[in-house]
Amino acid sequence: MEPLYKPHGVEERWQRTWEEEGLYAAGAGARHDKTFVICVPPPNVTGALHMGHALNGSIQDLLMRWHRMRGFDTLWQPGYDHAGIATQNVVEKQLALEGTSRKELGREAFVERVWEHLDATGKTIMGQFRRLGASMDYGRERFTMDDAYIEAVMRFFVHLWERGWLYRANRLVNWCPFHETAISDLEVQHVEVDDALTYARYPFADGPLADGRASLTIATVRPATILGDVAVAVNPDDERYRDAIGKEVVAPFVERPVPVIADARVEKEFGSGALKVTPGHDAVDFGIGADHGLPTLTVIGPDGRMNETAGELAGLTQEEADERVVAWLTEHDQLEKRESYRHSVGTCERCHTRIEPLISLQWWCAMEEPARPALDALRERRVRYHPESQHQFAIRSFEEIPDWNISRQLWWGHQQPLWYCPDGHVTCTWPPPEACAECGSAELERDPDVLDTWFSSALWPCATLGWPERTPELERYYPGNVNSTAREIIRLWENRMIWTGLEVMEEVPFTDVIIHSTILAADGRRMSKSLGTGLDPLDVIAKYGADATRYGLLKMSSTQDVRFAEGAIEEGRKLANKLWNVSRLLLSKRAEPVSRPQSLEERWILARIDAVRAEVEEAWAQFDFSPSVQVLYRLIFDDFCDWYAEAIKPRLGESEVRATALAALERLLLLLHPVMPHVTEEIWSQFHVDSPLGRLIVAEWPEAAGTHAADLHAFDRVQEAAAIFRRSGVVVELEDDELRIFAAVVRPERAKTNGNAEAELARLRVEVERGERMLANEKFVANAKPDVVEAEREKLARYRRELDALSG
RNA sequence: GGGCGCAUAGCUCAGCGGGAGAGCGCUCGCUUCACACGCGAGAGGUCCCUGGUUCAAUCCCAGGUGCGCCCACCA
Repeated sequence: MEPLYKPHGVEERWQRTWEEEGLYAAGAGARHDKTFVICVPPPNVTGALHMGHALNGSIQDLLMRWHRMRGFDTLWQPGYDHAGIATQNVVEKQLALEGTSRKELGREAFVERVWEHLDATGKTIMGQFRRLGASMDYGRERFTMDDAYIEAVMRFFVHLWERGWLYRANRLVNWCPFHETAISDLEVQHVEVDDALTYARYPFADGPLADGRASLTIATVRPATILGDVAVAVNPDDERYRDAIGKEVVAPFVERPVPVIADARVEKEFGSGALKVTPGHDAVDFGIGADHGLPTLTVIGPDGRMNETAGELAGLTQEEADERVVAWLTEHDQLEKRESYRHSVGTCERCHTRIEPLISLQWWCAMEEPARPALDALRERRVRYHPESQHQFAIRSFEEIPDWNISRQLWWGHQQPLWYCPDGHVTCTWPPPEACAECGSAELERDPDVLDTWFSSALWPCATLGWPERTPELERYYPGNVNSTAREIIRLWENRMIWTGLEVMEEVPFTDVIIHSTILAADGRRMSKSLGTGLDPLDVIAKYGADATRYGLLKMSSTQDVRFAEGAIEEGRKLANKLWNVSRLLLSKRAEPVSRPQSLEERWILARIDAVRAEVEEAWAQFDFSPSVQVLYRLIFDDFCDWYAEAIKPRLGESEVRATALAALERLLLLLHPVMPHVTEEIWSQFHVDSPLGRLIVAEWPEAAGTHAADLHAFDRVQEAAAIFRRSGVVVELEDDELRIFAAVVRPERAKTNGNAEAELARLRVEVERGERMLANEKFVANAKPDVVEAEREKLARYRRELDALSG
């Protein structure tokens, strides 16, 4: 047989088998009544697997398999998010390529078109999760646009209405001119851009000031918005402009006189220290305008172009309008200067169009009251974020929570259950009303807006289990246990699930939230398709196998941000190959029966595996994965293969030796299975061939083998002796059993015997000296932990023994 | 501007009060019959800087410096 483990074919075969045998299904192999539920972050319905999904899938699958093997009734339910703006964006781009647009199609045809698109190309990511080996219950797939799910969204909206938390208000919102919708602050992406900062002179309306100054200079990056100016503001403490406050200046181009006002929000140091106030198109200015009772002029329309208020500039793009205004300034000698200026501007995270702050009528959900029970839950740690720093962040996010703009002027999504009668009364009921709740008018028109995508996502843990119906699934699997996700959606999703869960179920949806690391590209930049820094996990799986990919990703899961290291994946591939090869060794020999008690190396490896199992399970219980996979690597490579397997190799023909070796291997496979399910199952199946119950995925973890710590110490001594021998050619005193292992592994006939005994002597002398110095230190003996002191004594004694043996 | 985090071997990262570690890369020696995608031996580190706490600091504290990410209304 080829001495190289090839994951391809093997992995796909097991993935099919597990699923066909029903082993991914909820409750498969459950041996007791406790449940373990992971609430999956539903990927976008149009999405493809990226590195974050692969890492998160590896983490969740490790937890699922671990609990399933421990007899829990597990549920890991997959599904998709309709991803309102993202999906609409994809389809609109496609329409643009075809030379048409959603407006030409009309709403109904457009939504139909979205469904067609999803039927053709959507919902592909679950196939990719399968390839990773993720043991989700694929038969229970849910979608936020399923009829039952829509029902849940509508009922929840009405619930919020009845609670009195929903209201409509005209506010400045982030407007995406491409999608022509409001988006939330959280959907705005700030990017650095190079712009020009234009310094324009605004002449005083009543002639020069007493000191002779005829104008006041402002700085702006958007000259076109001068058309919407209603004032010029200066800082009240700014000496330069004290005399100007209360006077009027004339806004250029429109030649409109506007007052000079004082406001502390103006930065003295920026630009000229004077700010043109344009409440219709800037959030700061909106605040200033409101506080000073100024009017609001809107000169830019929902499409991002200048509107009719802009007079002769109406219909122009902002860039064109900027040019016209700058030309006017030049012509009238009111352009002081233009300088290059780098700053950050908001863009739509989906289409990267520059965000336009616009006044707009939107629906909002008041957040202070709904957030309160969730805040308590976090403070009382009924939900815990891991790591702790993210828990603190989640708490702060609830403490200062702005109201939530829930309406979107999109077509793809959940249309709000709001109806207006001709008299302007609002009716909010579900199922849809027959007549206006206030005046009884039957002439009702439904609000055209849809809900923010995250509105439906917030209901994911209970809606996927059937809420608002009290289904058996909801009774059994709510509340769940774990949710795992990326840092950036703590506010968008995690926190919202917590308050909605408390609101409709009166219980938190899960107890632990894992915030996993962000995997950066190898050069430290963010992984992103548009930057060309993305790396497709499916390519990695194709090259190294799913097991190796999972291993590598788990190894990279420790810090907040980690650069992708192919070496970690390679390490996983090596581990799979090593395990596969050592199993070939153990399974290849024919055994003759020889009855005898367990030898030292046998007791040692069983004790080692038990010790590592305790360590690894402890780490997993705390959602700490990276160190555990390295511990497993060391156990398999160093302990099992390099020491144990080498030590027993000469006696593998004895059936007792082989039986113990297979028992030890079996324990290794169990322990490694949650990390590398395929290769472990492949090996396992070679000696558990029968029923589905023989499958490792649902196998039972055995009790500890019950060997002693003394065996660990005895073996340590063999390893140290071997190290000394390899350096110096000298064997220090060993018992019979120990000497046999030493001979089997080190094979003196082949080892170098011209080593450097002098160097070894020198090293030991330094160690002995150090130990003597520490133990002579009274403060150390008095203050250090007793076991630390004891360990020092033991080390000193051992070094003295070795020194004697070598020099004697 | 605010928050979080990082700085340890050439690279990617563990360790986090008492002897500096792993993988990859590098050097040397090994066809040893599970694995040469292997085995063994080795080279390579003021554990970012400066102070402080301590009998003892890579580890704890303070302040620098340099990075990364998230959040935020300097036009």
